[in-house]
Amino acid sequence: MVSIRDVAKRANVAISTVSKVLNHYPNVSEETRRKVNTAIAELGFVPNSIASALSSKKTGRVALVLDVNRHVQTVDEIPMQYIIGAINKAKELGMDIITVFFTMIQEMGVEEMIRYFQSQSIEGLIICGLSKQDTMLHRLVKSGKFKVVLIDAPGVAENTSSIHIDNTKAQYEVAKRFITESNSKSILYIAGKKNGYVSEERMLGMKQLSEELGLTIFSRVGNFSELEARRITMKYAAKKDAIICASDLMAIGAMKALIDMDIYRPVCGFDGISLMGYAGKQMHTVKQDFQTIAASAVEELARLMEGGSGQEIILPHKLIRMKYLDVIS
Amino acid sequence: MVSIRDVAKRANVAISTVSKVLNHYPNVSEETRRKVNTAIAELGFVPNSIASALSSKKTGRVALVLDVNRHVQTVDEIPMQYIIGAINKAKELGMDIITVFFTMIQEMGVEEMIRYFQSQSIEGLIICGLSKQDTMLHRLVKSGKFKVVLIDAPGVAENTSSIHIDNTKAQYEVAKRFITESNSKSILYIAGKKNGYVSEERMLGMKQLSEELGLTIFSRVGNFSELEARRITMKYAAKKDAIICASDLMAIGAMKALIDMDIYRPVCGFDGISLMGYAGKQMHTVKQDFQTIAASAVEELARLMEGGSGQEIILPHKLIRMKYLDVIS
DNA sequence: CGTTTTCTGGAAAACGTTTTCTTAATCATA
DNA sequence: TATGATTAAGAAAACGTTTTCCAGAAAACG
Repeated sequence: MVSIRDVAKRANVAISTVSKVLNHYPNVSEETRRKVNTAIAELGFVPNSIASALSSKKTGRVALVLDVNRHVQTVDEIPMQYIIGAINKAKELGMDIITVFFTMIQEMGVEEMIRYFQSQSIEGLIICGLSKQDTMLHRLVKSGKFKVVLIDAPGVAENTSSIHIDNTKAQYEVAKRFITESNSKSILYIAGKKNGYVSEERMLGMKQLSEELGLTIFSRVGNFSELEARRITMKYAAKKDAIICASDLMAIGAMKALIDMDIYRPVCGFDGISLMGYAGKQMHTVKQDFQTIAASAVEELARLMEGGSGQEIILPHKLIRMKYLDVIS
Repeated sequence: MVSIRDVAKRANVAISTVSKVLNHYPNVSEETRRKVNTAIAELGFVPNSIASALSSKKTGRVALVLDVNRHVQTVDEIPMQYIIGAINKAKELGMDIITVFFTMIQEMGVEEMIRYFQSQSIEGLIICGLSKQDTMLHRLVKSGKFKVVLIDAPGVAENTSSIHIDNTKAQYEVAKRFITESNSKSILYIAGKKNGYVSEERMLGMKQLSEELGLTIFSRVGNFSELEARRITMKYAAKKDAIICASDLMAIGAMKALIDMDIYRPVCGFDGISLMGYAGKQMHTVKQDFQTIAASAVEELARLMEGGSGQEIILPHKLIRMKYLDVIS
């Protein structure tokens, strides 16, 4: 393997000079810079990131922690969108993304988690969909051992930022538009998780709307489960005008149930996953750009790692109607 | 950061002794081992993988190269399944998976690719869905600079193994069962890519079956595109009894088209992705276990990296009928 | 009892960078 | 012209491991 040493020899300069050229230090003369660069080209030198990381104590390694259910709901495309967004941005910034699943760390105590990430030389974490019940992960974040960006969970500190859309507003807006257009009077709302951060925010949006419109909204917790949404729909939909769900996946479960029950009710979703295009002619939903969200998370983490301090970032959403043909073309 | 040095001091042994304990070397007495281990525990020492990698020249880093655009549609769950399978196995074996997308390297020449992977200190590659046209990647594999496992592409060499199911047999079997059950006489076969490895194998399965059954099979290339399958279906399905597709995604495109045309034809797919459960009451398809495939690829790569030589691995498939309720529960 | 073998554990040289000092040389200033 | 300021480049000490080689002690052997 050709090293910085060989380059130095060939260019007739010191090792440190080569390093300075490599890292774009200012005080290197144009001539030396040229000499070094031609030597690099001639030798086909590639800097060794491992050695660089050891010496500089900066690995640029970031863990993307995902809540992936290995067996249930494999059609959920959101994690993949996060991965794509994060990896592309990381490449741009010269960072490395190590993907980690909740299942891999859920049995660990805080100490073990810290050891795990430290042994991987990880400097920062992007945690997606942290819920209130994840005590250990919360403590890990609070430990201050890592810089953290939370997607879809609150929490701002010296070492922690938070990124999400305005869930309350989005739920309010999409529901308002949906109710107005479908002219519905009685609504079944299939909420997310009890005690879930985004679930509560979305629920709040529904509350605000119900007060504004003077509607009472009948709601049940669907736990973001397609199957549970199906059950709830089977049980309650007949007596309601329309169904609003806190996620597209639940909306699809509801839609499928309605088809099986052979009754029609308009359904409104949340997220804008492409599977929603398969559910009905055109489905009202909130479109979140998960790739952009993840990319912003990586950028924000880079900022934290350079000494910036935590902040809350609210990204925009869109109200859309999803159609099959739009999705596949 | 507490280092091996601190451990050595605390345990009153030499640095090298601690290292030997860490790496389970044989010639360390039970007593010293204990001393070192308690020191490690007391200090909360975590070995630094970067330093270890630099010194031992083994990084354990593997790139998982994915064609996320193989199917343009974002509902394609296959890459995610590969990621899950690979990462879980990698954790088990103490390796690191770096996910890389075709899009990130498709413009590069061979030299640049080599530099890219080398600069990331990557020792091995798992390439999914390499096609014949990917000249640069083929050359990269042939360069011998990395150990490689190819998923769904042939190629065995000193540094290369290949993993896939028996596509010919699988296509033959599922089509035979489907044709027999549906008692179809005239078949529309929507094939994969022209010159695609698995596409050709599956096509061969269809040829064998058509000879055996004395059926002529009308086939068109769908390029694994849902939209293209839709077009082909719209154009030809009316005159045929049944449709067989070289992928589930195309089967879904066909199914959707049939619904829009308001005619019924049985459809048969290939892959066993869960989206297939959404397409019809129960869909014939070949189930590939992508997680297991990826896990085997990681294992195989580990074997190659330890000096084993390349081989071809054929994994089993299953014939199934996919149902919505099975998928979501 | 002397000699050879086996077993433990330590010393020290890598591994390929970054970074902090120094030093020498050039430049501007009065 | 002497003085200080600025600039460019080199020397060398880290960073935290692994690994090779060596020494001493204990065990085995004749």
